[in-house]
Amino acid sequence: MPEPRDRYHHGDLRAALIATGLDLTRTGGPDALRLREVTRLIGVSPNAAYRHFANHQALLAAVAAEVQDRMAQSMREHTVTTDAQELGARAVARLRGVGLGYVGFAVDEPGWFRLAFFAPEGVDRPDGLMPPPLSLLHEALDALVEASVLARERRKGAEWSCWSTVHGFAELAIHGPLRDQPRQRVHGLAERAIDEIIAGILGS
Amino acid sequence: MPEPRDRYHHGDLRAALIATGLDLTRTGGPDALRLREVTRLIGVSPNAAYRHFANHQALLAAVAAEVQDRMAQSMREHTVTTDAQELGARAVARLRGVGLGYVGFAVDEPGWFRLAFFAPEGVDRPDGLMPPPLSLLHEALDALVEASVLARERRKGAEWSCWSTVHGFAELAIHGPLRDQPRQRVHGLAERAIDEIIAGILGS
DNA sequence: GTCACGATGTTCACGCCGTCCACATCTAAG
DNA sequence: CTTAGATGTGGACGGCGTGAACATCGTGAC
Repeated sequence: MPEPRDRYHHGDLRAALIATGLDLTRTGGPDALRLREVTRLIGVSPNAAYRHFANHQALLAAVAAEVQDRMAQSMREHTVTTDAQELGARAVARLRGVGLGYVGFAVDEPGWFRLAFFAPEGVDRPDGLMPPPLSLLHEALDALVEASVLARERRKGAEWSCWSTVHGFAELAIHGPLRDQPRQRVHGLAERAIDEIIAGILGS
Repeated sequence: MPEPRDRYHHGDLRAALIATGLDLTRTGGPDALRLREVTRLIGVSPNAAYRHFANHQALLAAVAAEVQDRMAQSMREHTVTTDAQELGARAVARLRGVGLGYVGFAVDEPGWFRLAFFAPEGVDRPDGLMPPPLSLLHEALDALVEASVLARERRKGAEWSCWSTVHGFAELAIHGPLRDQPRQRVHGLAERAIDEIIAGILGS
């Protein structure tokens, strides 16, 4: 993808650094983002990166933010359109979809997911915003309240239970014992975990 | 703790490496375990470590296994003795205790926890056994079946839902947005997440 | 008791990494 | 045309993991 250039100035090195960072981390995760290798692939000296990012960590954060955006986009695209007519059922399906999308992205793009949510020192976005995938979760929960499926007084804090479950599952599916289980089985277990936590937050 | 030695041979370098590794990772997590620094603290040359571990990763794994053992021990000690008489209630309280112990260790010893369960390339123990904290979870779930609280056909696979929730919560509490929330609030949210997933696996 | 050998620790060296500093080159505003 | 700011280069430093050759120790065979 990145081709060596001829001119002294690159033109848009900042974008090139992020793009190459995406390439490298996709297969190798956060550890694969090395300043020297990124600049080497672009055909620029290592120190050129310092004109655009304060240090290695800052570049990592920028690439991570980009991955979070892509992840949210992927989750939106994978949102299944339910044929259910009832408002409540649709809201539940939506939350379910968000969870499955989260785990799905983690399983399909483990390198990127590790970068986005397991990078050392937290998931601090340069822009200070909430990670977009988390926004989708919030919206789905709000819709659940709107549909009167989730009691309003149980709404607050519900995001932590949901996020914990899908995030933890993603970890198990990537690093943990589920690492090299067949895709089908992992998907089934994900569905089950998600359905169970939803049942839990809705109350019995 | 580690004091420079006078003799040419250390005596028990292997144990010293693990002990110093525990010291370093306690505050700094997996990244703080550097071969050169460990050996420097012990007062031995960097390459001496290679007589006892194949490489840096192997030492990391050995320290991680030790941490997992300590974590299970801590979880056992924090098991609250319920005053509930009924068998079912006791079994539920036991599962709850396992979950709270898991999260509690993660919050109290984030460096060690990250080493034990977030180290790159999985949680592969040198001995090939299941991580001890996970054994406790299995036992608690079995007891739940024994007490007829959890239907036998719902037992299989239930560990993934439970583990996902507590593990994901631990991540959020260490790296994520709950990172610098007051201890009290984190504990409350942990209790809630655990209660909800338990309600979920038991079914409504 | 001596001697040889395996286990353990040292020394030197290599190539990688992130990062600092001084300098070169380009571009745009006056 | 000039000049200042933005952008990229070159060289250097210290830290890292690790390989190869060498040094030192304890121990069992004779």
